[in-house]
Amino acid sequence: MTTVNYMLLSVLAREPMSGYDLTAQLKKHFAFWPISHTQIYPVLAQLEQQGLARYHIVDQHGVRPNKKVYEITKEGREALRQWVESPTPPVILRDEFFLKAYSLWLADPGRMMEVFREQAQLRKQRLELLEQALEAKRSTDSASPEKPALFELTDLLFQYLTGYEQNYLAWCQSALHYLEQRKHNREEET
Amino acid sequence: MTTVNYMLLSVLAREPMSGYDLTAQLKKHFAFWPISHTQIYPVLAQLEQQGLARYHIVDQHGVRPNKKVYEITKEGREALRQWVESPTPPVILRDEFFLKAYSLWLADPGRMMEVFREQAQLRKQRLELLEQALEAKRSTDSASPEKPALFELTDLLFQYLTGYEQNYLAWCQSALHYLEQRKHNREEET
DNA sequence: CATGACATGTAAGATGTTACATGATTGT
DNA sequence: ACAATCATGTAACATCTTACATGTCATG
Repeated sequence: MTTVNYMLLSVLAREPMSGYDLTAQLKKHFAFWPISHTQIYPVLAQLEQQGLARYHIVDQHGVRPNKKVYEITKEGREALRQWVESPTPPVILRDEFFLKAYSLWLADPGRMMEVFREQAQLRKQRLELLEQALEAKRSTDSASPEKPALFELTDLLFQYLTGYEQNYLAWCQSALHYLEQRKHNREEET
Repeated sequence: MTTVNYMLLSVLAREPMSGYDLTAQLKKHFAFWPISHTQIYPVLAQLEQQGLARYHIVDQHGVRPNKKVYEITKEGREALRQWVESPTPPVILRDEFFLKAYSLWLADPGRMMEVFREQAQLRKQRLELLEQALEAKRSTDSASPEKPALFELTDLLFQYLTGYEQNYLAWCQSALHYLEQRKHNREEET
């Protein structure tokens, strides 16, 4: 059982659906953990084999292609609960930009600063996207007032992601500030 | 050329060394991006084949096993510089704990809070480790006063990592706060 | 006498990505 | 006519992890 297996179970635990629907749902709810649809089908077969999910074929009478609608089993729900409660190994954040920072001394100072400015720009864009997404969510929520308790942690996720981007942005700006100072110092030396 | 390839070049650009030494250096400088030593040897062979690095064998006369000391070539340095200056795709932070948060409703409220408390504890530990590492670095720096400009971004990396952990911790605490409130509300209802 | 540092690899397996394959319907 | 949506998959390739393999020297 890999993380991807549990990811599918997480969605199926809320609502039965087909592999195709899962692709869309995962894209929506787990955008931070993208997977391709080609991964989904083998994983579904695995879940079925392990008795954690089952499917029935929905004949759409040729109007649409037939689909296999998967639902979680009691065993699947139990496996998911156990996973959720189990200790989580710390995330490894493989950040390519960090790696680059280590070798940035190879670039000339002007380009170096440009690189940081680009990265800062990227972070600002992401912050805007998050704000928009939060806005959109708020308006949907107020449109349908009654919500089950299941979804209430999403606001907190927004908080986290926003904090993450802000921290990244601050880091880029500190770096820029530092580089600018160094530039001034060097100019004075000559 | 994968990111791992550039990671090795990044280290070789500063100092020639063997695969074994690289293992240690990567562990030290790129702890946030762990790779195993079994990956290193094939990658070194690749770099050599592409003319980005070359090696010579250092015979240690049976005292120690002979080693292949790799050094970066002019082409390697150029490839590295180009990579460093190239735009970086946004990081994908595959955080398993987020995934779990989505299905935490399956657990009973008490266990749910415990899970968050554990995670908060983990973050506190990491913050302590960071502080210790920063302390250690500061004392080494003051011991050898002259440092080339190459290394000066590491302080900023510490700043980033600390911010990251603090943000994570804050998120856990918000979640706990929220869960506690909900608990009180439910107790009043009954 | 056992463990850890030094030193370099191969092989098998798991996982993830990209390309390919098929085919109907609906909207522009 | 062309692209997009619906719907499910296979195959090849790249990458990563874990286990295996070998051998010396220094230290406790």
